[in-house]
Parts: sequence; structure tokens; C-alpha cells
Amino acid sequence: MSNYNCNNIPRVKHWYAERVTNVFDDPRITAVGLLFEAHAGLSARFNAQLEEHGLSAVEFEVITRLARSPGNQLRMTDLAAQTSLSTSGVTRVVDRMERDGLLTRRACPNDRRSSYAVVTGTGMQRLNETLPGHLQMIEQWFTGQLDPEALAALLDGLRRVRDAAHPCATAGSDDASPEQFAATDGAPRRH
Amino acid sequence: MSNYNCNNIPRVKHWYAERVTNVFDDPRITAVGLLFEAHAGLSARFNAQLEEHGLSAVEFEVITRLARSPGNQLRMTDLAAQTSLSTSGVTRVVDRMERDGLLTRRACPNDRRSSYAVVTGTGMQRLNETLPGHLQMIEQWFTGQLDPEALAALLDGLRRVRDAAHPCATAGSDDASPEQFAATDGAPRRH
DNA sequence: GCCCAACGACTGCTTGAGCAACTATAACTG
DNA sequence: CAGTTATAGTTGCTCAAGCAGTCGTTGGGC
Repeated sequence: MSNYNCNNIPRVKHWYAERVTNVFDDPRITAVGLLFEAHAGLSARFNAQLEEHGLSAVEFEVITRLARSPGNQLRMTDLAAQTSLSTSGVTRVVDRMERDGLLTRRACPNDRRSSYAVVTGTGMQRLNETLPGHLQMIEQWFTGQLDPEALAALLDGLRRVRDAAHPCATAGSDDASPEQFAATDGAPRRH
Repeated sequence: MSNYNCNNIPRVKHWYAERVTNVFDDPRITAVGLLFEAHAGLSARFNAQLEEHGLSAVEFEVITRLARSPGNQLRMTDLAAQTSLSTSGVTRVVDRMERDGLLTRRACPNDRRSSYAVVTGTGMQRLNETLPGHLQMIEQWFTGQLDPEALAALLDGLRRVRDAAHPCATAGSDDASPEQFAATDGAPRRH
């Protein structure tokens, strides 16, 4: 690993310099760097494509999760649990998307505290316009970069890491969604 | 391209529901989901640990990149190029960190437009306090989850994806930093 | 049935980040 | 050397997101 000559830099120069400097060659750092950069790179590509369709990453994730749910709807809280957002975050995204005609709120008949966010026809249409290109992007920049075994190995490793590290309580609704699609930039839910 | 059954999809249940629903089983979606969730999970873990030492992910990335650079310093622009931040973003982080005593600005002797951000003694100390735990977190939640070959395979795959997708122009200073450490949540620089 | 704790959604406030505009220097061009 | 253009950094403005607090609703204990 490690063509890490990014810092062929270690030098001697300053007080603590040496002390800390060499640590950066640690393969663990390299590993994290790779993962994070791959993520950043893909995010950037995806965002660009989504933006062409007038969606932010968060909005895309929201509409995706709603669309894949029965009735194209989800209670606000459940939506929050499935996304990288807090409940107040969800309130606001849904506000914006409702304003833009992609979503509507619908009262929950059983529980008057709850309300559903529902994808509108316009919203579904937007999603259908967006998805093909999105899948193409994934293929182009991610899955298509590797032959099948390599991809399988990669996914296998990722799955293990994900299972270990994923903030299992993606806030509330536990692990209701293993393997779920995450289109955001993955900001850690709450600081 | 195309096992794109994204649209051959029709089914019947709900208006559009079916139509879109099955698309979400697409392995490409799954793949992205894994990568993004692994990233989100690790970010969350790391953030928690960094916070114990009073650093945000961005601050940690900044101080790390400075510390690994010759003289523990970098020009503002170069720092921006190496991080997930815009130049104005850098101005502000450095403001905060300077206020907190972790960094100082120093005028550049050659070019009076430029200035360096330099890590202070306090800053180095803070970093030294933080790093061991950070490495431990990486091991605990990431590298330690896999046996050596699996890890190698994972990293290999990530490297290929990274090389393909990474916004090569990490803004300005091109690809000055392959394999660099990225501790942020990897928000796409400028969408 | 009444009370109180828990829950769901929303709102005020604060923070962090980007873009665009601006200032100051530096580098070209003739 | 004067004038133009490019670069480095900062600042004003906007916007998205989280936290904490609020209000209405629900459900459990008694």
C-alpha cells in the first residue's frame, strides 16, 4: 500500500515535526484516506449529475427512500431514521420539497401526532428522470471500475466495515435498513 | 450498460410504486449504499473521538495536513487544495483555530499576497494527544475488522475507485495529494 | 377517568460552509 | 515602465443542518 509519497515530505526540521510526521505513513491512515477519498470522489460525481435534475444529494435520498416504501410514503420520524438527517432536518427538507411540488404531507389517520411525507406524481417523475443517469454514474465511476471478483471482494470488505461501524441506531429505528441506499455525503447524523 | 432494468420494471401494485421499487434492488445501488454507509459509520465514530479532544473533523484534517508538511505550515491556498474546503472555508477554520491557539498565521516572505498557516506548540500537543486514539479507532472499526488479505483487497478496490472518481482537481492544486488523509466527511468540494 | 411520561412534529437560534465581490499584490505584455 | 490580467486572501450574504425548547397527542399506571 502505500504509494504514499504524498509526503515524501518528512523532514526534520522542527520540534515535534519528526515525531508526528512519520505517523502519517501509518497504513491505517492510508486506508482511511482511501475510503474517504473514494467516497468524496463519488459524492462529487453524483452531486453533479443530481444537480442537473434539480436535486441535492439529501433530496435524492429522501425521495428515493420514500419511493421505495409502500405507498411512496413514510412518517417523518421514520424518514429521519432512514436518512442522515435529524428530525428537524427532515422537517425542513420536506418543507422545501413540498414547496417544489415533489412531496406532500398527509395526516396519519391512526396517530394524530404523526404525518406522512408522500411523493407526488411530479416527484416520481423527477425521480424516474434522474435514476437512469444515476445508475450510469455508479457504473461508470464505481462498479464498472472493477472486475466482478474484485468488486465482490470490495463489497464484502465494505459490508464488514459497515456492519461494525455503522451507527447502528441510525437514530431510532434501529437497524431497520441494512444495506440501505445512502445517497448523501454521509455526514454523521448528529454531530 | 445496461442491465438497466431500471425501466423494464413495470409491475402493478401502486401507481408508480412498483415501477421504481425494484430498481432499488439493483446491485449498483447496494454497492453505493455500502460504501456510503461504511463512510458514515466511520465518520461518526471518528467524530466522537475527535470531539473528546475538542477537534472537529475539519479541524483535525487541517491540523494533520499542516503537521505533516515541512515546517508544519502551508499556504492558505495549498491547505484549501488539500482539504475538502474552499479557500474561504479555510480562512474561517484557520480563524477559529487561531483564536483557539492551535494555529498562527505567518506572512510569506516571498509573496506578500500569501500567508502561511502554522501549527503552534499547543496545536502539536493537541494533535499528539489526539492521534493515538484516532489510530486506535481506525483499527477498531476498520482495518481490524478484516484479515490481511481481505483488507488488501478492499484497499485495492478502493484505490481503483478513488483514482477514477476522485475529483482530480481537488480544487486547484490538482492532484498534488494522492492518497491523502481525509478526515472529513468528504463533502464534495464545490458542487 | 386522571395524571404524567413519552412521542411526533415544528420552530428559534446558532454554526459552518460556499459563492461572489473586493482588495492587495504579483506577473505579463507591449 | 504603464496597463492589463491573474492570484491570494478576506468578507458579506445566503443557506442547510443540528440542538434545544415547545405544543399537541398518546398511552400507561393507578
